[in-house]
Amino acid sequence: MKRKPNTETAAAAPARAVTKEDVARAAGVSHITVSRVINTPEKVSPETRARVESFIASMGYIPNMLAGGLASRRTRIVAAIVPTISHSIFAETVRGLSEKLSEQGYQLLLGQTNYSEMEETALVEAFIGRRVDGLVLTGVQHTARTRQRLKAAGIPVVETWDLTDTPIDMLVGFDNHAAGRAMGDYLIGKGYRRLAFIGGEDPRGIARFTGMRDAVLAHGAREPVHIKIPLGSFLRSGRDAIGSLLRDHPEVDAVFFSNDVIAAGAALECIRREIRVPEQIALAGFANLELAPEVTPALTTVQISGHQIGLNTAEMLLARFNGQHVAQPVCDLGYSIIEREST
Amino acid sequence: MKRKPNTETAAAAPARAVTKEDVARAAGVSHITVSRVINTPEKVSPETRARVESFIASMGYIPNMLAGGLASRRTRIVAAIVPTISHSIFAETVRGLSEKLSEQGYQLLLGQTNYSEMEETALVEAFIGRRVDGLVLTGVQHTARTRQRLKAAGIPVVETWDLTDTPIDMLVGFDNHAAGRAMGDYLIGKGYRRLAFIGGEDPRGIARFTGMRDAVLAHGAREPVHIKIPLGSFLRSGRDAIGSLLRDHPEVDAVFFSNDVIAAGAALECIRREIRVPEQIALAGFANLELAPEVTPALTTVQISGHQIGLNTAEMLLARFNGQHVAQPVCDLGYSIIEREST
DNA sequence: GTGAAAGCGCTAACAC
DNA sequence: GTGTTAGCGCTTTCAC
Repeated sequence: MKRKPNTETAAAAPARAVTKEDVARAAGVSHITVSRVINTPEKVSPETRARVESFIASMGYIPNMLAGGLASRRTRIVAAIVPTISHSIFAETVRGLSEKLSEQGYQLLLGQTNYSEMEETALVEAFIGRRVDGLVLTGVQHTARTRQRLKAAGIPVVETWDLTDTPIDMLVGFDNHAAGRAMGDYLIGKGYRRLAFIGGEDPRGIARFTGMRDAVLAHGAREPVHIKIPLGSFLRSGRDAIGSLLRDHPEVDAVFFSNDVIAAGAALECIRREIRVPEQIALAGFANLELAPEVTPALTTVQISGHQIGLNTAEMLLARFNGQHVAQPVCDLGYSIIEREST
Repeated sequence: MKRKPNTETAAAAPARAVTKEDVARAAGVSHITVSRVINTPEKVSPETRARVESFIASMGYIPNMLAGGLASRRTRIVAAIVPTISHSIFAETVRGLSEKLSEQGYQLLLGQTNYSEMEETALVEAFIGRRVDGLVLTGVQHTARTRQRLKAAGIPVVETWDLTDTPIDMLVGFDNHAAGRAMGDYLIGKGYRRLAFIGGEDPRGIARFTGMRDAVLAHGAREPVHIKIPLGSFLRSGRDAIGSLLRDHPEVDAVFFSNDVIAAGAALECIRREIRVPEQIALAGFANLELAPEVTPALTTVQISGHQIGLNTAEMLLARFNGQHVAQPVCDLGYSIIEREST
């Protein structure tokens, strides 16, 4: 076999990475042929392809996608921005996204806002700077600057976890207000009249509350008690909140929580205090997390799927990337009440 | 018609993004000056800087970090590979990583292996192809190919969640075997003699089990029962597993779980069956997750911090990026037994 | 089927 | 302080 002057030496040198040029030289072809072997192997003769492939393997060549992205204007990177990855609902969405995207060689860049719109804007700018092929946002409420940057960048965007009449581009979610209303209707239907809502004040939590309140008021029941807890709350907040509620509003007969984790915290507190659920007080959660059916009593909740949101989002993005027209840019995944023992 | 420069300001043109050149032309300077305004503003005269900055803002210029990364060989991207983002322990690590890294303008690329070493290898190659500045791995067990690729790439690597004498590069974790041993010692010390372990068969779960077994055998107690459950298990698996254990091994007086989630599942099952914990059977978890102190009875567990692992990992990486020498490439975060009601 | 030329948008030297 | 000259490693277009 003949090779041009010492081109090998690629062994374990952190000095310079192996390039297409190196492989091309070793294989005695031009670098464009190496490129074809990797991207469009069917356009290369079998013999050439085999030889090039063997050199790629032996030299440990890994294409520089940075250079590729710069030249092709496609990075094959999608960015996802969530309030926090610690909350299992968002973690599930991210899991679904990452799973689906990686099937097609796309990678996921992750950003956390801590529920701050400013942080979101900063992340959007950073991700646009990295020329991501698509961007996934949580919620539908964003700063004017975010919208403007996204518009200017002209990349596919998917908003998630909510619904709106004015999406930036695409949307995968469900109607939080309607879901809250459905829960309100359900609780009223079960005979509860003195309701309360415990949740954080993010836009979706607020929508769930107002939906529930609208339903309750429509039925002529009294205005629900609204207990606000910090954003990104967990079990502990649920325990504490139900504690204050029981103390300050002993007449309340049913509580709707903005998610299952805080509802579960409340359920655990009720067990500890030997308060009978739902006889003394009914509890209802949101999201149907893994925890919901497992606590005692099992939680009535609103079924939605964070994982499905991730999968659908990925599919819509991939369709766009593949040049397909997305006929339905808004995907309403809906919700349903799951009745269990806690109500 | 010839290709025309396109100097106009970016109103909402998806055609071509604003470049340094565009800004430079508008401001009447060379593009390198724009570059300086962004990267080393102190090297530009205040007047020039102000003028350039105003054009950057008005034109909505966002630097192309792809091009910058190609030229500078620094992408300011770190990749993290975890078994699954759905498990809160890993989510916490990722949260810590992302928080700390973003403070310095670094972004996080996320990959999930589903506990497969092959997937890990594929991800490592993909991330190296994207020329990430650093790579974070979960665990210390990797394919030969992973190690070799990482060696050749010569980038900073941090292995996490475990300890080893032969790290690839840096390490932030704790000794799973010793932690398991400590729990074994503790349970023996409390008078339990017929122990069991319930957990998944990932390397760290296995280490926790063998550690616990070693301790138990050293004390002359009998070989612990070992119940294996699927990787990535949640509450449900804990319930099911404790069910089979109670049926098949009614003599067992204490169970050590490979994490708090499955332990909590078991605790919930015990509540439901009205089995008294710890009188009839003692339960101990691992990781001191948020759930551990909240279930009834509160879980004895091994305290470690996934979030801290993320923070320390990010700090070591950043130190390396900033050219500092990391004196302690191995960071043992330790562990401690937290005694609660369940034992 | 294969190759040459021309960038992609930026930073790293080195000049002025 | 500011500009000039070279690339970074790849894909694209068009030629053969």
